[in-house]
Amino acid sequence: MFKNVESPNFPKMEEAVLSYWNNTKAFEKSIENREGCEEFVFYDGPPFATGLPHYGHLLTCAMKDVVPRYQTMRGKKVNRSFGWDCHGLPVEFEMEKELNLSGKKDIEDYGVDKFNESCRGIVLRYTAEWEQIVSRMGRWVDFKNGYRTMDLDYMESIWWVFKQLWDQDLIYEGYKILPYCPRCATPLSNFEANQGYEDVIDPAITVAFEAKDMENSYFLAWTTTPWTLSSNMALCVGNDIDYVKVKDESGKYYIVAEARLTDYYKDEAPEVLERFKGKDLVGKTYTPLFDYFADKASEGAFRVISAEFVSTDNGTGIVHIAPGFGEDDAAAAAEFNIPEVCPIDAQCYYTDEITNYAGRYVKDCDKDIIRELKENGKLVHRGQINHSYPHCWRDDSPLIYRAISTWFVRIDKIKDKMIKANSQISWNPGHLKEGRFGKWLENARDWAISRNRYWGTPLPIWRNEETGEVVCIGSVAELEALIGEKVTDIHKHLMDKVEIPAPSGNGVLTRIPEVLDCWFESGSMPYAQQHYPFENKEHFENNYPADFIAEGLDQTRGWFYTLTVLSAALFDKPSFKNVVVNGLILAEDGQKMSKRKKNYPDPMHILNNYGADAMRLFMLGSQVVRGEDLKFSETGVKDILRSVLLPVWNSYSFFVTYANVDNWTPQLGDENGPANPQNPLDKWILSSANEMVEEITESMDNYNLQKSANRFERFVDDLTNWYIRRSRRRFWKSQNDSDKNEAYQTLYSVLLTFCKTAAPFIPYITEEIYQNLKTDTMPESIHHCDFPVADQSRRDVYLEKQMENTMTAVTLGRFLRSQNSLRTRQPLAKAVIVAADDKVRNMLTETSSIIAEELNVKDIEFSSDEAELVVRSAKPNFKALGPKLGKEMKLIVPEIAKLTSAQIGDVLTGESVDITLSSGTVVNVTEAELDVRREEKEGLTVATDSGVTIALDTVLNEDLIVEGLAREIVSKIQNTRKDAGFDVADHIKVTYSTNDELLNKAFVDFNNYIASETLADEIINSEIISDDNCLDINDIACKLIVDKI
RNA sequence: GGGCGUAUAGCUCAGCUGGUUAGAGCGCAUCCCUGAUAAGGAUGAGGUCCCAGGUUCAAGUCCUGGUACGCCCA
Repeated sequence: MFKNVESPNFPKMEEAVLSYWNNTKAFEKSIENREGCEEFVFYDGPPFATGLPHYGHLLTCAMKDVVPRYQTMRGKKVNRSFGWDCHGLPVEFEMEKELNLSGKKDIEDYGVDKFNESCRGIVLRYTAEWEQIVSRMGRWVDFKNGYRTMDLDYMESIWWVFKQLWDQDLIYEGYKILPYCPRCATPLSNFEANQGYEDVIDPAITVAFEAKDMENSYFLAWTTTPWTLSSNMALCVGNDIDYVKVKDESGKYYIVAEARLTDYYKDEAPEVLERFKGKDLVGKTYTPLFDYFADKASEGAFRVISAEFVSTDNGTGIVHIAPGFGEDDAAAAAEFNIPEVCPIDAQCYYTDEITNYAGRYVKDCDKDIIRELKENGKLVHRGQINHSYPHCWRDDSPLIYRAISTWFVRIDKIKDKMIKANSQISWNPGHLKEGRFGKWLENARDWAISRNRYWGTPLPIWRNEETGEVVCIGSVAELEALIGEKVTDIHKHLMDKVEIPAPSGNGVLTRIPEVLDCWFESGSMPYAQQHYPFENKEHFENNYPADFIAEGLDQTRGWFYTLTVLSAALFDKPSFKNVVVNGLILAEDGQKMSKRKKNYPDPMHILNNYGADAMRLFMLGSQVVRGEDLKFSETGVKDILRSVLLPVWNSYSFFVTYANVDNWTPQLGDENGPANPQNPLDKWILSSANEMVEEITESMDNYNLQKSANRFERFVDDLTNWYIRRSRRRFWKSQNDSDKNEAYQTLYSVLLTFCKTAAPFIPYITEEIYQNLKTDTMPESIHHCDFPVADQSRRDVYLEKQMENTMTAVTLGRFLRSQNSLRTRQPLAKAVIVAADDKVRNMLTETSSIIAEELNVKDIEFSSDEAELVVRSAKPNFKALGPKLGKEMKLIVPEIAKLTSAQIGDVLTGESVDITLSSGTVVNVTEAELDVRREEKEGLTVATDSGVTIALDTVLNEDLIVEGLAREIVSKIQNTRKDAGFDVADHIKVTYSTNDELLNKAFVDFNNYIASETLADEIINSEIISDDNCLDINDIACKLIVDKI
């Protein structure tokens, strides 16, 4: 006996399955069972746990789960541990908020050791919630042996990675213009800066620089950062831009790009006194605005230079160059040997060099500087600009571009290796390989890996500032050996206190202050999670790179990139072979999900109402797993429930209900279905199941998750709307014959096959069904089963085509019924099926009983002669004729259209026809080269489609009408039974009364039929029924009572 | 400004290597069915496959150039 199936409550069922897994250690066993098998290597990108998971995380849960589950069922051993990204600014920022600190100075006053220890304490704050939600999503992943980037082993491997790069001379210290957050007092990566673009209003001023060798002449330059004027070192023009000298009302001569003139002189254009090409201006000198760095003139400052980036889109066409504060500026200045100054401190306050603004935050000085310029007559125009400007994504401070001392990884030296590594990666979607990621690699610049912060892995560099002696430490043991002490933690606050005696014997080395960018840490994950090379050396080397990773599109410049850089540098290999990249999950309105706008449902609401299976299948079947955006909608999840999960559950429930009634239990081998099924339906659904397995295997092997996830619906449709509906009576009938047994075997088998195939996608419902259907000899969990192997011997292409034609015939017949308002319960005398093609006609002859029953007709006649019912016309089969005819293809179209219905009939019987084209060519055309269309002749009850034509005899006689009534009676009794809540097996007594002769005849003539259909032991005609029990049967009044016996 | 992607029914999306009636689900309308089914089914209406060129016998599909939107970079 199977456990009785109740009406489903998916979320509740899932919770139960989840605890079953926990109690039986199902996940652990799924790995242990594959001990010794080939490994399938998966790397999990670590999230920050500073907040709770959102839809994006749930999506990756599904993606990161479905592939390992599939591979496990395919016989691989798939270890997977969860990782936590513990270091970095996000954590520090949380801690600052919590400790009410603001900026580096506060942290240092508070104490870096205390601060770091506090960080250590909060990183794992939400891990319990994460674990709960990730598990609830059905993801199997090892949390216990997960890695944490702050663990000593992990950090030691990072040091090892760093040392490898160091030894290859890939690490250098340099100055770069970087976006810098004054509050965090740290440079940001460019992609961090890009997360915080906001529209802001800034001053936009035009300033006059007095030219030295031209009398009373001034270069006009425009800037939106007046505070950088103090550090102006040059002016920059475009070589090919036209500049003019004009006389201003003030009496001064201004030099400005001609194209910008109208912006400054809106009313009337001043007279042009002189013209220059930009290149003619290069080399001219000018007087600095301020005196702070006047001595730099001797080093080449205060000259006009030129650069490509100068445009005439805004400003004056002359760009103020402050090499310490702009990337373009620095590059142009370097080219012309212009010196660089950067007179601000860590908090972006002016240093003493800027005498009258020293100690003030630079941006706060804009107004005063503008006022000073105005007083000195150097301010030409003062305006404002509303533009997009980067802000710190953490604290919203406007970023300042400035020269920063930073440690870099030299990318140019390893770029070829990176590109080569990428060529070995299979991307999904494929365009990323040569597209976004490939382009990013080609244009990659040196990677800034240091942060002037606290909570991170310290750069393992010790140095003597005076002698310049440097050592790079690659392991804890190395450090211990040098200092002669045990080391148990290598975080910054401890390492900063460690002094290393100089190997040269000349003084001591102290650590440089920076910590590593957390992207360097996550990029080291393949090595560090296994504490390579200090442990697991052989295992790692035998199982590198990973077979599979899955993350979001944003990781193109994040994890995908850092993994590739380090792997290329260390091993000259990619670090993963296959990657599936997901897009963004948006709210239903197409906007970003926003807590404030509440434009999306709480993920827990979805899980608690529809369950994780529905959510998983919805997301996995969407384009989001192909790197495109998904508008998340609750309706979409509900649709999955309706189109896949409920029908599957109902099929399962149907099976169990009847199997229990018949005491049918599976025998060994029944999971494979009947060896030689007699009923074509059984053969057909087994064939269909194998087709599904074959297609899903192929698409999963190609990492096409979307196609795989969407394939189930078609099978479920075959199963429910054709197989089960058609087979219902086979299960229901009273005799236990071999047909019934084969039906049970078949349904049992396809349910199991479906569950195994779908288990990686919808792990809960498939487990629940499996647990009830499995025999004692089968594995404990469905996830310990082997993935079904498509069995070609079970495929029957003829049968698939036959069922398709049968369905077409049925559909056409139903269409005719509805056209003629003939309800299906009304039997008809006959249908005529016409198919010119012998093969099609024979197919349909074999399934005529199905068609007769579906259409409720007494008889089906077959004919090959379409001529009476349809008019045929033909078009060329372009695919067949195109290659043969080439350019003459066009000529045959009108000729084929001229073929008569009769001529086409001849071709269909196997003859060929010669067609003469207007060019004179004669073409011999066969059936395969024609595309025959059929249209019903006017006024007939006929429908046609794909070579099958059907006509219904719609004439009703009394016998047919009475039988129709009998069917109505059965239907009404069944409904009454159901409404009364009787069990399927309850026997009943029917009492009726009617004044209608035909209806009464139906009760009498079809007494046995009605009785057996409804399990009625008695059908009694009696007058004593109250009017409350009056029913309407085909517009005939009838009193009816149904009692349980 | 550059790169990448997307554009197909009212909405959400399929459409493999080019082949002539472009599909599905939802929604809408009409109807049917109901002892597996918080249902199910059928039929219908609804499309210049973003635009313009080109290649080809043949373009939703390939090429070029636009437009709109998204993401990334500057």
